[in-house]
Amino acid sequence: MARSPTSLSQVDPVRVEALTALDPLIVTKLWDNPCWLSFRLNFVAFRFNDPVYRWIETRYGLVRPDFVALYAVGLREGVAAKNIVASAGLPKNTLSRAIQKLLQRRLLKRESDPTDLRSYVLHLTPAGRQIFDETMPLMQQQQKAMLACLSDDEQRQLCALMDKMVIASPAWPHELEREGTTT
Amino acid sequence: MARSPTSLSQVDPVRVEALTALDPLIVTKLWDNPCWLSFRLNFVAFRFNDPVYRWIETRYGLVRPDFVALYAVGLREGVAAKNIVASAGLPKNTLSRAIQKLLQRRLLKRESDPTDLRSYVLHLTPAGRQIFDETMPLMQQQQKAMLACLSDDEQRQLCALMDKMVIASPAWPHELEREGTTT
DNA sequence: AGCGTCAAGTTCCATTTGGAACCAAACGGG
DNA sequence: CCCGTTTGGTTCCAAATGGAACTTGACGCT
Repeated sequence: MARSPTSLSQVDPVRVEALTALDPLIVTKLWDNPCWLSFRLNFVAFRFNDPVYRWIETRYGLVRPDFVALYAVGLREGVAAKNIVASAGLPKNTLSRAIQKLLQRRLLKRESDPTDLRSYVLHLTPAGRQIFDETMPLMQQQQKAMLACLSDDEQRQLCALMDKMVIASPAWPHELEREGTTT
Repeated sequence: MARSPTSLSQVDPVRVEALTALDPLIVTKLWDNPCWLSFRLNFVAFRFNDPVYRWIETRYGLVRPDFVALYAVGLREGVAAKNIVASAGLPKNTLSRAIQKLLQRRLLKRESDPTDLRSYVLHLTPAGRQIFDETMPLMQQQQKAMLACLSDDEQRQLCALMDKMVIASPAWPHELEREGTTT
């Protein structure tokens, strides 16, 4: 994995067109950057997240943490706030507020978990389910648009590679440079 | 691209171990989710960003937008704020503040662009360059750790697939559902 | 049972964020 | 060459954010 992992020497016309459509700094970040992985990940993720969350916000008045919570419950009824926190990378007070808001707006209901009285079991109300159901196809549509540049086979490859990474993820360092006070 | 694109039927021991190491909701989000792409992207990206930005903040007192700006200039001397905005997905006032802070801390210097008097050309000072040089290997180390689960060949594949997507990205919709008021 | 530690969720409050208004310079016609 | 529009960057301020403290319940241990 040297500097520019994907050779720039290919003079693919599609390529040069894209390179002029993008800000020169984006081009640098994505192709002339030893850390290609994170920037490509962030870039592609952003191009998904940004339109999706903007749409949800203008459409339902739900801001990102709100929707994260709603979506999580939609995907898996009966989760608790702690699960959403663990899965979302958001601080727990932010999620707490998001859940309050969803409760107030009757998109979510909750009852205390009999096995742990500190905790609550969350469910979507019909109204919440409706938002979930309306949003899902749009997200899928965006995903499809983004994957359209790949063949079915390539899509499967990408899926499998990401899969491998996620599986390996528990072993990745959570802290940098805990390696003692080496020189 | 049906529901669970990667079959769960594989009873790979590494797999089940990972599945128990991760919160059940994470497992759902990543494998039992029609929108696998965005969640895997966000997940993997987060596992890179989070330790890196935490380390930078505690080490240098630079918060994410600050470092985004510094890194951008380090990668490409002479950029302007507008380029960083275009490349970062952060609002321009946030970047403006970040740049102010870096100027104050003498990590960045700038001079007005003779070709456009509203704009400034940014450069790293030696102190700024030093931070950049110190951080880069750490980021690369993290990237390497994350890619370690893939063979060299798979790494190249991943790189190539992401490359294709980025190239195609200018064609992706920036807005959802601009498709008229169709039923 | 009684006590120290931990974990789920909430609350507090200082800080950060980001939309919108703003200023000044560029661009684009007529 | 002047005026309406756009663009790079900054400022304002209301709102969101997130660390830390807090409350209440769980879990060990003795």
